[in-house]
Amino acid sequence: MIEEPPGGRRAASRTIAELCAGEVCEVARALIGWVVRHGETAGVIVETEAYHESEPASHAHAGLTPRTLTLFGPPGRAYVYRSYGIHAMLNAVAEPEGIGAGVLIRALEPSDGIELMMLRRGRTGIRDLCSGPGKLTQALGIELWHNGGDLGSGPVTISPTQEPPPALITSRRIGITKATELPWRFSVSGSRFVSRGR
DNA sequence: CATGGGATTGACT
DNA sequence: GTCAATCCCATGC
Repeated sequence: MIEEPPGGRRAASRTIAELCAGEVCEVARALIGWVVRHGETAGVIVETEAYHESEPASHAHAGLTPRTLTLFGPPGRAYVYRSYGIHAMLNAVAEPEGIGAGVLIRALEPSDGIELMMLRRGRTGIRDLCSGPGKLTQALGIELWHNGGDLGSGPVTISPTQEPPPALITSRRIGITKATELPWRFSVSGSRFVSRGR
């Protein structure tokens, strides 16, 4: 686990499409502090993971298939897939078109529409609303049909904030069995809203 | 066409 | 700590 002070990343001044065109780990780091919104519900990203076609944990490692079509498409779109037959997972497609890469949004600090999120989640604890990739999609009402949508124009959007980038922790990705050694997980140092590790 | 495996969560021991 | 739920899709015959 590596901890680093804030300031190393450029302030929020790019569109989501411009940001996502970059190298996937840089995108994953830069997305911390941006806001995911769907309708009246929104939250600040506090945890991400990078996935790239060059390593076997990525869906894109299998190459261009019906499932990975979005991942190989233009950057700045939503890649949404079903996990364990139950949960929807939200990714931001990264790197130029033709390269399969994406950033998994793993946790949010809830900001707007908290009552609706509690309703959708069936629980009242703020910390339990968006502290996991399956939890946040349920809280924001993000479903499979959002796959391929433009994250700049909605219905699901990711947009920058004025806040300075927070201190980051870099660690290994969670819940995978391949390429577990890569330090491609990024989270806000000290945040109470990150998902629980294994 | 049949099979098997998850980028997880919540309930339970 | 253990474990089941449940469905999309990649793979292989």
